[in-house]
Amino acid sequence: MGHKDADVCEIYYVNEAHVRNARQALSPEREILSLAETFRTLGDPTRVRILQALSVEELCVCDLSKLLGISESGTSHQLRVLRSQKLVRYRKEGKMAFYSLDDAHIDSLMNEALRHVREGADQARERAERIHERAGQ
Amino acid sequence: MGHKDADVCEIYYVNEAHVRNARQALSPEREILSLAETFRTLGDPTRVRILQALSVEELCVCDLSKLLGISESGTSHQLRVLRSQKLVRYRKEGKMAFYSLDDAHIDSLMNEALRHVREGADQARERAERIHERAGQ
DNA sequence: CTCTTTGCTGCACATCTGTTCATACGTTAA
DNA sequence: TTAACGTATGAACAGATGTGCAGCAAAGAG
Repeated sequence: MGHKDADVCEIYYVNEAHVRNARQALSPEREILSLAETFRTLGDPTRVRILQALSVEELCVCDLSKLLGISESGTSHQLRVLRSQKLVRYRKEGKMAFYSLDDAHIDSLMNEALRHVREGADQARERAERIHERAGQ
Repeated sequence: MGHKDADVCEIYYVNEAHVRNARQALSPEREILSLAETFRTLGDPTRVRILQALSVEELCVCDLSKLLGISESGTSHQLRVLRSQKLVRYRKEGKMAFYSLDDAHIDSLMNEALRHVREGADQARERAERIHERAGQ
């Protein structure tokens, strides 16, 4: 079960130095929490769909609900979560509430993540192709 | 409770068009799911700390465990999650396993998100905490 | 060989999440 | 005023999530 206090890992000063270096690289606690909460908010397929949809044009709860295929209540709940992280903002016009992306970073974030995801998919496809080549011989 | 089939929202052709436009903007389903899963993986304070630490230099499970203040088992669990999303990779040297960031997008992703957070998500976090407090009671 | 060390994994459990249903709020029209 | 509509909120529940514990495998030390 790992190790106790006076241990090999702690004796080597280089590792201690590594830990200290890494610790200095960490953002302040509240930034870490904010970061994680922002990512967690993005970490839901429904909310990803909402943000991709809003990257084109503003939409009302009603339209989003149809697009997503979930209830308007559920849509409203998700929009509140996105609002709480300042990922979307809304504009009221009469009874309607039109939602849009809150700031420009969000689109770049999504695109950067999309690039990462696609890179993984590409690597997987290349691996699969190599396997098929070998299998074909 | 919203509205039924033949409804105002559907009668105005513009809204129908909006829904169609937005739907076309959506990534394929598998990409949406991959995106969400990647973000969800990033959406945990412990894993954010791991990635920030690894952005400086590679570290072993032992060092990370000390840095994070959690058990080595827990650290290993989290690293497995990060590996499954190709966010970190590892190199074995004897008994030790040295982990590092897997690709360059990850650092940009984190920095972009950090910029968003610093722009004023602190107030948002407080609001979210209030919501969670109320939800927890 | 046996013992230690380092990391990985299955299991369990408390907590959290996303959704729907029912209901309340604010706006517009009659 | 009353009624209808678009949206927001509260309650509740199935399902998922993060972490520690115990056990195991691999590699080196003795």
